[in-house]
Amino acid sequence: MPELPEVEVVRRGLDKWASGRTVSSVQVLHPRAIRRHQGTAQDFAAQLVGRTLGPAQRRGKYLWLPLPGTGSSLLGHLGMSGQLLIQPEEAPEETHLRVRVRFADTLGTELRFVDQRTFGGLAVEDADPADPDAAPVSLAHIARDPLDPRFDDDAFLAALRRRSSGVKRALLDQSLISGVGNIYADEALWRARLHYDRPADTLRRPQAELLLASAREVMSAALAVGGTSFDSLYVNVNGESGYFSRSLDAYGREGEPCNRCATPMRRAAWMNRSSYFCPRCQKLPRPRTS
DNA sequence: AGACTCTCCTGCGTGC
DNA sequence: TGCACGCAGGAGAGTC
Repeated sequence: MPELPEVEVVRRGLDKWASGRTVSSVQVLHPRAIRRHQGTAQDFAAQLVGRTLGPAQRRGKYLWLPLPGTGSSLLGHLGMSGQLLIQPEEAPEETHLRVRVRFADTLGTELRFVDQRTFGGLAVEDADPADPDAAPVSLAHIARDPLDPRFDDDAFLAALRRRSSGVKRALLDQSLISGVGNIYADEALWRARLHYDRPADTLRRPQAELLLASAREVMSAALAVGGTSFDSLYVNVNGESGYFSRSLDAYGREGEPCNRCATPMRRAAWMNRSSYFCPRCQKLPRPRTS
């Protein structure tokens, strides 16, 4: 389940192994892999062939590579199970290989988009002409992520504290803050000792600050660990066996002792998924009755 | 606008 | 052993 740290590792891999190379051919093996693209698979391929990939960019969980001279960018999202791999051209096809991109050079490697559950996808999109990084237009509503130097702490904290919904729902709202998914949301909430369903507009400013700092810490720590393993030819993205999984304090720890107070952790059904929390450290304050 | 739900998808683990 | 089902969950679409 790639979230911001995993996607950043992929971005670095793409920047190292794909940027600067010129596309020679594109093969779309599954139409759903390009469903965001406004056009056919043939059109997707035609917009890439002959183009040179620019430096890899990221916002939240989205990745893109500008296509210099075209006003457009190659956009990617890994969804739940997507991988972007650099593989030798002769390597056997992965079971869920969806898109193959070959290059007009002699490196002998190609870019592959592999995605079991097809929640992810690629597209060529117009870039925002005002954005120096050529961000695709459809990312206009995606907020900056907390590791972005241009993330506005004050604006985020104020917006968060205006939301009436639960604080976890707000954390997962990519228009408020991007890059946070179910795993790191639970981790940040555990660190900040906040219940996932705590109405965001009941947070005091220091609590909101602690939550943001916690999200930054946990994602930075995960990135630091994940960043060590992409030295190979592979653009590493294996969300399932994430390198950080041994360090999780909340996610997936139902029944195990809280790493702070030893109370058994709980799992609650929440929004068609799960929330893991410590029932002692992360209490829901009694709602005020009016 | 904000809050909220539904839907997309496949493989794996579980229970009968 | 086989089959049905729950679960994993990002995010766009749609409703109110």
